Amino acid sequence: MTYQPKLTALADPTRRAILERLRHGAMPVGKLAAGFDVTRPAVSQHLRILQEAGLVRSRREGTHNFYSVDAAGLDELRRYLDQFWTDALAAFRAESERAATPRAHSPGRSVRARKGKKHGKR
Amino acid sequence: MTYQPKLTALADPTRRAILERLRHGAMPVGKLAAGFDVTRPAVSQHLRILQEAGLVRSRREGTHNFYSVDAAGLDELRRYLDQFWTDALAAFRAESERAATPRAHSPGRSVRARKGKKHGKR
DNA sequence: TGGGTTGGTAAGTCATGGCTTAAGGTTAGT
DNA sequence: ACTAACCTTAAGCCATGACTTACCAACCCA
Repeated sequence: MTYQPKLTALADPTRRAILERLRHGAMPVGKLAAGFDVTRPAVSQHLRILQEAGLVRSRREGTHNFYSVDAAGLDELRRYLDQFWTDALAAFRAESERAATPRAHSPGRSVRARKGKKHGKR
Repeated sequence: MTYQPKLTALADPTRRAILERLRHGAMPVGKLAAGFDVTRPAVSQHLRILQEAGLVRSRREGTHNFYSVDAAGLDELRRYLDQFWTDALAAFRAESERAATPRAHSPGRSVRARKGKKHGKR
């Protein structure tokens, strides 16, 4: 549901690199930006997107702005994939079983191509 | 390492919708496309991207092309997030501890932000 | 062999978003 | 208060990619 911003955030390589750098602890923007080939404003913008996605959090300390990974936000996405994976695996097993059951009908055509579809149109 | 295509694939809402529809079992392209407000060629293109990312697999059966979720590919991503999450959580705990320990070394050394300009153009 | 399905490919259009430079806004030090 | 450091916001440029229509290839069944 709210996975959209998280996934879009993770799709960008620079943002993933940022997360990798924050992976083991908080860091101010300047230090963070020093490791990249993009300018600091660009990093700032990425951090904004990451924060709105709930993947990082920020904490002010003087003029420094420390960013760190938001484990809770990551966990949401983690659970989503977990569940999705579980379902997909179950579906795969079910299908394998059906294919591995030879007695019933020959493997010639296990598919009953139902037609007469009412196209959902656009 | 190879997460880029998977994450880019998941970032698109239509592609996620496709995966959701395949979540509980395989389906031919036509039937799949019938549920969307985009044309079948668009769905075909999305499926190609999903397949190259290792998130779906296809199986031909006559003129029908059945697509299904590739649990193994999903698992890769799942593990990645899992690990990332673990690290981030550990970092968070470590930081909390440090903050909760009033004694010992003071936070004076927080940032040694010494320059570090060198922008690598682009 | 020809017609009717089913699905992928090609070419072109248009919006999205990631980057840059320039400017604004806080905070700390002297 | 002035100055310097740190970071964010604004405005604009340009490549990427998600869609469309049109076309083509493979397969099944009479």
